[in-house]
Amino acid sequence: MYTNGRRLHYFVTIADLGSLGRAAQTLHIAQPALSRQLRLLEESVGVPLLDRNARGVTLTPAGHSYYASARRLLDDAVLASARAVRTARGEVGHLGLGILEIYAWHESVLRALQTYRQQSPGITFTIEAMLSGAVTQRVLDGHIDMALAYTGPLADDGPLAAVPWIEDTYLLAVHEDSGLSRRPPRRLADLNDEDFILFRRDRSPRLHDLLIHHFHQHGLTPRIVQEGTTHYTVLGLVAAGLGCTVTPASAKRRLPPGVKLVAVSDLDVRMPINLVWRKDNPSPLIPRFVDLLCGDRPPA
Amino acid sequence: MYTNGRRLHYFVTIADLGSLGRAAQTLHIAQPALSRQLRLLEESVGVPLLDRNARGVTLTPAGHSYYASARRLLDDAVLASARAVRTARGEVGHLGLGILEIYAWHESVLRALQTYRQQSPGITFTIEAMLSGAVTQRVLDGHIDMALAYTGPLADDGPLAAVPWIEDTYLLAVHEDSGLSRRPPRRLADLNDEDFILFRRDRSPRLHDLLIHHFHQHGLTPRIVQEGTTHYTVLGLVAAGLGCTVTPASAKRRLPPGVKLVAVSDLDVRMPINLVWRKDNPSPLIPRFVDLLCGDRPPA
DNA sequence: TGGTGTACATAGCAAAATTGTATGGGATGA
DNA sequence: TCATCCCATACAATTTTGCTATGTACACCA
Repeated sequence: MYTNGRRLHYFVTIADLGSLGRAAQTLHIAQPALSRQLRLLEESVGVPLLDRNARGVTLTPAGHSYYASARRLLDDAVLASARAVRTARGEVGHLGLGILEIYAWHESVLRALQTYRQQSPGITFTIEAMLSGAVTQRVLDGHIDMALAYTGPLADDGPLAAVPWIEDTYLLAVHEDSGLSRRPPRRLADLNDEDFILFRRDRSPRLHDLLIHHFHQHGLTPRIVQEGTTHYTVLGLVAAGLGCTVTPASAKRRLPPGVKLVAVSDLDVRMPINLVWRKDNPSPLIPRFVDLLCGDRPPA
Repeated sequence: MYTNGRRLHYFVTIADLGSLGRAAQTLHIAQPALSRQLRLLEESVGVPLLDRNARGVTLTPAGHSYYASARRLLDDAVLASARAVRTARGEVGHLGLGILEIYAWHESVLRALQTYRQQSPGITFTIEAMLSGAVTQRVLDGHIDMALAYTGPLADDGPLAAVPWIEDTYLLAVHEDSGLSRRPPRRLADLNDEDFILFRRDRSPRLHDLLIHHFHQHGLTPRIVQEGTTHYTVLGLVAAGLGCTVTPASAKRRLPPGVKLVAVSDLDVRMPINLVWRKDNPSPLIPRFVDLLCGDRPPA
């Protein structure tokens, strides 16, 4: 029923030596045992693999075919174990990384990935860029191993672990040709009459609510005239002159042409970005990535 | 020590179902047996493959790696048997064919190969073109399965079997601009003063001796001024105007420019070309190829 | 032609590996 | 705290594998 590695090894040895007797010597077992094992193998395969003649045995055509397969199976079985061991040691493996779209090209991330690859060339990465709402969910699902995201406060006994990465501040993004560019607003309340653009709430409800709450506290009820699905589409709408938005300061690395960032005194939203993962994810790659990206800060 | 197919199947089932208990049910064995087999597998691999928690088991990173390998190993093991069976049936396989260089493009050969491939797309061929001396040796060695070659008379109890294929006649090959082309020789004896080219004796001693013997019998002692290693290099020398040679009539399909063939009355060497193979070669592909190439003529 | 040696197959028993039953221990949830 | 679920352990039962002795077929040789 099942292919036994021992039998394959017996068969390969017999075929190599062309003789049951010599193979038995080499394998340190008695010749009749080999004879039986060979018969069992042939029965499980379904066709004779060796021709028995007076001077020994020779491979049948089917035997030649099976011999090639057997050698490969034996090699592959050894490789499978070796690969598993190396995976356990963290020398090879895969790390699925979710990341807020805005940080996908952040130099700190890029440096960490680069260093990781230098230290362990066997590691492969998948980077998924998305907005905060989805990213945490995919870590919980187990679709990705780690994420850089705004998670809000985490329960200590929850399934997720996190360490702080950076704390991003928010700036106002305006078009260079707009009135806001010529007469920069001093406070958020000055923006009440401006056309406002924001990402859709369903993409990252937590962040959306946090921003809106902050605006209200400082006397701003933004007139949202347009919504984008991502930071970049939102900034694209700003570049098109359709209004202004707030955006993480990290976005300054990739601003569309015509858009500039303006600091507003009471826009002091601080968004802590965490590196999060499931506590029960046993991948040995995770602590190393944490170290690389966040140094040796204490876990949050 | 050896990877057992049964254990791999157990492991894959456990991983698929995420539980030893459910896997035991599916596999129709008791749960403790599975527990033990799993432990043995992990010991042979060298690292834990599954994390045991209260609700079942989950794959470790090493387990993920090994799971992928295990699935492939199981599939490959099944394929190995299937391939061996199909090889035994002659549905797939390999046929190594040695052929006299001059017949490598012979339409009869090409048609046979084409038909074979249509009937059995799984068959692969290796065609080796060489001169007669080497070709028989390689059949005896077992390096190739069959050959089209001049073998001379075969002993009935020898290791080789043969059926006649074609009987080639020999013609004189001369350069168009030579004196021989303008005044064609009537008999071999007319060639005593001509520059002669022949292949090297070590490449096909039998054929070489047969030709020389025939020449002597008809009063020709060829003045061999040049030797080539193959029919084609010899014909190349003729095309270069260095002399004349004799060549199988089959060569007319591929003559170099400037060379033409001339019949000489007493050059009536008949060279029977046989399809030969080792009698003890059990490949089921051989009789089919014999039928295709030689029809149902009786074996010689 | 019959002996002799070599090589694989078979038989019967012993050893080892695998499985089943009964039971234990730790985590989970009412 | 108790019931429940799930995997681990212990030991007996069964199956598989291996060893020794012997049989059979074939080639080689006198």
